[in-house]
Formats: sequence, structure tokens, C-alpha cells
Amino acid sequence: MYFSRENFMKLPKTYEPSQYEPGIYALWETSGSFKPSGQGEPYSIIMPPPNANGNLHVGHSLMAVLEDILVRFYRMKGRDTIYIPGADHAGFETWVVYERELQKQGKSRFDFSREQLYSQVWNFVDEQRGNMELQLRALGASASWNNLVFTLDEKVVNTAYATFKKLWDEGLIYRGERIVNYCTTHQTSFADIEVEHKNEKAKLYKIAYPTLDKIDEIVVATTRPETMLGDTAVAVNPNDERYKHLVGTRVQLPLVDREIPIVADDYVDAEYGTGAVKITPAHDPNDFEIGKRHNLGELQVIDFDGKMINVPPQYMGLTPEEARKKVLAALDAQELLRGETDIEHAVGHCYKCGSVIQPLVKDQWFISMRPLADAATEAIERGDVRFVPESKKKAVLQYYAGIHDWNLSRQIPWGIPIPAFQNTTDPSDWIFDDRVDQEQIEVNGKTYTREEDTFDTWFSSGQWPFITTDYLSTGELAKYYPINVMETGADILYQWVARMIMLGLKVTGQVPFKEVYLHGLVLDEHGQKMSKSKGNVINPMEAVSEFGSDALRMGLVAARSAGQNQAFSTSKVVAGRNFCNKLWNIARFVEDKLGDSYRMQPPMPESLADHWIARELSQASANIEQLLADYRFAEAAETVYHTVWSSVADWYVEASKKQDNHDMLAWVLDSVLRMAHPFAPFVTETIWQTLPWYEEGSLLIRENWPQPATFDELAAAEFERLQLFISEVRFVTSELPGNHKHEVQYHSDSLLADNAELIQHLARLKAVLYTEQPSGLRLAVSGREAWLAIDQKTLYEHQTNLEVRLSEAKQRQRTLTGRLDNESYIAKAPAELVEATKKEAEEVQQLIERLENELTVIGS
RNA sequence: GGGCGAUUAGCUCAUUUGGCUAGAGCGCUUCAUUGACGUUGAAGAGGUGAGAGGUUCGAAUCCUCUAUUGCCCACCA
Repeated sequence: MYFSRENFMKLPKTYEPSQYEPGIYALWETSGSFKPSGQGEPYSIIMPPPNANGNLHVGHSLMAVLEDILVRFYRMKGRDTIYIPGADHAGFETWVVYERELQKQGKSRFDFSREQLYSQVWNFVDEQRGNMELQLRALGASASWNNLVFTLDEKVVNTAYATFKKLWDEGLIYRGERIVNYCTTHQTSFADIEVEHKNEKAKLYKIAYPTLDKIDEIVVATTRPETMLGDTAVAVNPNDERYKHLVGTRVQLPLVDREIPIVADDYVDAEYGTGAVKITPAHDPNDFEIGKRHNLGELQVIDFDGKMINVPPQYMGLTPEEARKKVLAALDAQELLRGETDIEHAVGHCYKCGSVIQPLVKDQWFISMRPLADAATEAIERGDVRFVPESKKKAVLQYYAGIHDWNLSRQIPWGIPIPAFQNTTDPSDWIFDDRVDQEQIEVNGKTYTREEDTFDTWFSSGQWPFITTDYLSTGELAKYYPINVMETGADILYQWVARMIMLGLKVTGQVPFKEVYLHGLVLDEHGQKMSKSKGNVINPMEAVSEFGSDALRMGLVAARSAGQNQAFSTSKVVAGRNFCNKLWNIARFVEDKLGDSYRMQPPMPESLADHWIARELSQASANIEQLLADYRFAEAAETVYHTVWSSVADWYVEASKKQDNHDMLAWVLDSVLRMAHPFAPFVTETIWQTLPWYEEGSLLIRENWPQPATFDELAAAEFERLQLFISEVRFVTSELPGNHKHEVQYHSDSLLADNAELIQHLARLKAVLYTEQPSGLRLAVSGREAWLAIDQKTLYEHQTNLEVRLSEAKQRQRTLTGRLDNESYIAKAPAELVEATKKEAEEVQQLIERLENELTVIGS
């Protein structure tokens, strides 16, 4: 039996996580402990859905751990808590993987219908589904699995349709021919924020376009000479004196037999390049706009597969790169090149394959973002959403300020179909209809053909908070909307968080969450970004099996602050493992001491240590609560760590070996397990199962956060004085020559008299004795009536140590006196600070006197 | 081109309205040693807080500049 209540001491000295974790998780899950209690104020967190067919990476672990800490804590605080898990169909990501599979089979997407592809990918994902859910369980995520939502679940699809229709009806959806970001490798378009811009070196070529009479020429500058084949004009600034006479005339487009006009447009910067710009409306967003303004028409010369089309035969079917070389060579041959300049400019790349993004003209569905962004801006400025870290608030507002319309269309079968149909006889007539499984429908006697594109996955993900809580259908979980805190990665602030706020406001009239906590990336041990190609990826499941789930949790949370990319640290995971072992052994000690038949009684503090530990634990639990409210996870975990290790193990447990109080000991263990549970759920629950004072079936996960105990403040402070004294003895004896144990003699000191045995134990002394006339070294720092019994010779050898201490004290005294002599300080600093300085100055003065006195004794 | 962040102990990082002698984990030094724990205990060393200037009684913290570094945004051909 794992959870034997027989003598704990028979269990291994070392906590072995792998032996208990799966059983403990099963205990939680089968007991229904992850379900909301239905009582108390609702508290909800939604898990950002990990890829359904992938494995968890260490970033996911951080996410799950932070969320689970909050969920477990608020559950213990008595809130009606739910942690809703999710799984992502990961439209584009999964599609890329699947298309690779297809390629291996020598097939392509064009061999199948949308339905066929969809069901193939479904099966492909289904085979590998569940892995990540098991991994989340291994991390201890206390998620309500019954409420898991897959991003292609019916309710997600239906809500996406409904929202689309709502936006359509409000005139916020439009279909338009626009320049879109198109990856010719993946054959789909992207939203602006999905494009990765990289600064690249390039050449700016100057090309002469001759006037029709061949007498004059106009020189344009371009980085993409191949697109000249699709030029429909040359533009100049209307105020540019150099070209004024040419505006309205036509020039001969070299290489192709075509005349194009010279137009004037304010967009053109006369200072840049030659002041004349070739206009290719089909392949450049600015040119597209200029083309619209001047009715220039569009000539597409790069096809959606990335090959040249509509060009002279020698260029047909070439890639743009190949075409560029040929075009340049041809221009050179015709002596039309007028030089080249090295420049650096930003080039858009596909974030997945790195191909250069081609701006191409395509009919796509867009959302007008301005009204949505403005409403979101207003809500945020009103303070409806709190950002942690706060700097991200500014980032989101800036994003809203410069937002572009959102291209919703993706040419990927693995996604939610866009529910729109086009009149077969009137291409401008589009209607909304969700019968997307039919290629054609009849409405009012007219025939409509369906849109083949699917939604950008972020369109449905952006509605996640109200979908998962069934808010629109006022389901059972509707009370959990808005979500209390949206915890996610800072890297998807714009893609996800910003859009959830906009869509949440639009559809539900309120912000989808009250607080946002953003975590940074987990970098490798040396602060480098993890990537498969670098081979520096840390597998969280390996860490779990090597160190235990709790250890990974503690290690990930330590030394990490909101929004910062921070390195993974194995040494911190090791520290976490050691912490679990510490808890384990505290439990072994306490349970051994109390025996199997112990039944818990209300704790009554008796000794000074009892009062002190009661105060320590009360403070710690209050501190942790506040730190978690501020999302200061690392500090909260650190508080738990030090409370357990230092206060409980090093001081209280040690003290209890001489002054024991069974009820207090039981209460201390009990409290500390509760306190540590959100951070290290497995080991604390494992120990909980061995506690003899709870009935079989009691689960820590469902217990309350520890209540403060009553204690006497004066007694607690007395214990601190004792600690001070013990520390001094330890310090002084460590400086003395030889390794033998020493004896302390005290004179009139009731604190020492009452705790002699305890002091002897904690300071590793031979004896602590009352003496009429003590001799040896006065223990000057703690200022007690106590002496370390050492002979004259040892005392003499110790003299230099005392001198060092004296000089340190004098140094400190100078600092304090300097401060007090400063009139401005006295006048302007807060009174209590001045008071504290005075008090310390007095204490230092007394210490100096005692030390000087000691030195005089040695000298005599 | 614009914006944001980082720079603190050998390493990885904390330090929230400016105020105790700037902390933690790991590492390092010395010592201890067998019944809670060596995944241990005790003691200790180690920081001119990137650099310069300023504001202030007081600055790691606020301001200015510089350097190094990371990230995000960006349709000037």
C-alpha cells in the first residue's frame, strides 16, 4: 500500500515521487475533486488550449503550473473554483504537419475535397490525441476534465458562425479584393501579425523607362525588378519639379510591349531613390492603393504557387528570384540599368517555413477592426482589465491604435468553414448560411456556391472565454464568465489576448476576463531560446520522471517574474526535489513522535518555540495569500520553501526534540502541508494520506487554507532572542580553535535558565550551567549575562576576532552618527525612521562598550 | 524607423509607492556526522547594483546621456 498509515518510519527515508504521483492524481480525479464545489464565490481559469496532437513543452508546463497554483489556492480558500481545460486543433500548425504526410504519400491537397481532407486530418489528430492531456495530469493540473473543450467542438463552430453573422449584420464583415500576405509554399494567406519581418540586405536597382519618343526617360528605383513586368504606371510626387512635365504622359515599359502612364501621387517621397516609383498594384500594398486611386487596374505576374504568369514566354513559370536575374540581364543588355545601391529593408517571411511572403491580390473576408479596437481601448482605459505585468497594457493599447482590418480567410481545409455562399449569377451577392456541408444551396430561387476558405483559428480562439463557459446559452458554467484571470504567454498578447478582449466586448458586452497574467518564455539554461534545431529543448516529462512533478513545479516557478523571458534552471528543480524530501522527513519525524493512535487536539502553545512557530506560520500564510493576489509566484513559493525548511525544520522541529508539544507538532505539520499544497500538490497529498488524525478518504486538495493560530507576541519575541543568542554561540564557537564542545555559564538570566537544555541542544554545547562567578568570554553581541567557558589561552587567541567585531561595530556607529548629525535627515526623514536610527545607535554603543570591556579583560 | 525590456554575488534570478547592514537557489570555503532528512546540519566568504551625470536628508529604485544585449511592432519603393 502506498498510503499506509502504519508507522511512517518504515517508509523510505527519501521521497520517491514516481511511486506516488500517478496514484495520487487518480485519487483526486476519481473523487471528483476537480469539479467545482458549487459553493462560494465563483473563481475561474481557462487553460489556453495546447495543441491536441502534440506534446507538452516546458512553456506549457509553466503555464499549467502557474494556473494550477492559483486554482488550488483559491479552491482551498473556499471559492467555487473551476479550471477549464482545452485542446487546440491548431489549424495551420497541424495542417503543415499533415500536408507533409500527404507529400510523403505523393499526394497533394488538390486530390481531395474539403470534407475528405477535414476527416483525414481529424483521424490523424485523433490517433495522437490524449498525450498532452496525460502530460498535464502528470504536472498535477487540477483541471475539470469533463468540461474540456476542443477547438472544433460543435459549440465552438456554432458560436463562430453566430459571431460571424452578428458582425456581418452589423456591417463589420466585408469581403474584398485586397493585397494579402500570402505564403506560396503553404498556399494560404495570413493576418498581418502572423508575418515575421526580418531586416535584410538588398539592392535598390535604378531602371530607366524610356518615353514614347525615346528622347527622354524616367528612372525608377526598386528592390524587386521582376515585378516591373506587372507595372501599370509610374508615380511621382505632384510637387516634384523634375518630373512635373512628364505627369500625364506615357512611357514605354521595357521588356514587355506596353505603354504605361505617369501619375502624380502624394504617397511618393521625392527624396527617396529617384523620386519616381514603379507601380505594381497586384504585388505591393502601397501600389495597390495608388492603383485604386488612379484606376490603373491590376496585372498579376506572380501566381499563388509562386511562379511567374502573364509575362513574356521567357519568364513564364519562373520563380520570382529566377525572373529577377533574367530581367536584370535583359535590362542590362538594353542598357536600361542606371545603377544599384545597397540597402537594408524589412522583408516579410512565413513564420512557419521562412518563405518570403508574397503580397498578392485575393478576395478575402475581413473584419473592420476600428470599432472593436476602440471599444476595447475604452474598456482597458476604464480599468476593466488589469494587466500583469502592467507594461503589457500599453503594448495592447498601441496595438489597438494602429490596428488593420483582420483577414479572416485561410486556404486551409483543417478549420472551421466560413459560412458564406456566393450567388452563381451575381458574384457580388454573398449571403450568410451555415449549411457549409453543401457545395451549393438554393435560396429564394437563386443558386449559391459555398466559400471554400476556413476561418483563421484565432477567430474562434478569440471567443474562447464565453464559448467554454457556455455564457451565450446560459449553461451551467455561465456564472464563471467573465473569467477571473487569463493566464497565458506574453508572446500571444496580440494574436489572442487583444482579440479576446475585442470579441468578448462585442459579443457579450463585457470584458472576457478581469485580469491578465502574462508569462515569458522559458529559455534554456544559458538564456537562449529553445529550438529543436539548436537541440537545447528541455522535455518537461523527462524532468518529471527524474525529479518529480512537484520539483519541476517549484523549479519552474522560482526566480521568475511576469512577462520576462527567463532561463530554465535545473539547480532550482533540484532544490525543489530536496524541498519535497524535506517535507517528507518532517512528516516522518512528526508522525513517529505522535504515534499511529494520535488524534488531533486544538493546539495550545506552551513553550516559546510554540508561540514563535504559531506566529511564523500565521504570517507566512497571510504573506502567501497576498503574494498570490499580486501574482508574485516566485516569492510565494520562496516563502513556502523557507517556512518549511528554516522555521519548521531547522528551528521548530529541532526545538521540539527538547520541548515537545504533540498538538502543536501535529498542527504545524498539518498547516504546512496545506500551505505547500498549491505549489507541491503531490508530496503534500501523499503525506496527508498518512496522517493518522484524519479519516480514510480525507483529501488535502479539498481542505481549507490554514487558519491563523493564537499565540503570545511577547513569547514569540522571547524565542527570537533565544535564537539570537544561539546564533552567537554557534558563531563564536565556530571561530574558536579545536573541535570540542564548549560550556556556557550564565549568571542572572532567566531566559537561559528556563531553556538551558534547549540551548545546549541547538547550540551543540557540552552544558549550559548556572554559575555564581562565570568566567571566560562574555557573549557580548546578544548582550546576555552569559559566558563561554574558555581558558585564558583560548581567550587570547580569540582576541583578533573580537577586534574585528569591534571595528565592524564602530564602522556601523560612524554611519549611524553621520546620519543623526545630519540636520536635514532629522528634519525631513520620517520620525519613526529617525527613531529607529537612534535606537540602533544606542544598541551599537552598548555593544561597543561590551566588546571593549572584553578586550580589556583579555589584556589584563 | 518606432516601441518595450534587460544589465544586481561565480551561475540563474529576486528586491512595488526612494528608507533597516541589497536577498534567494545552486556553486564555493570551513566544520559536524550515524535514529526525520547527506536530496543533511552549523558557520562563513563573495556585490563600488553596466558606465557617467543629475534630483534628494537618502538612489539598485526617479530623471538625462552612453554602452552592451534581448524582444516586439513597422507597406517608404
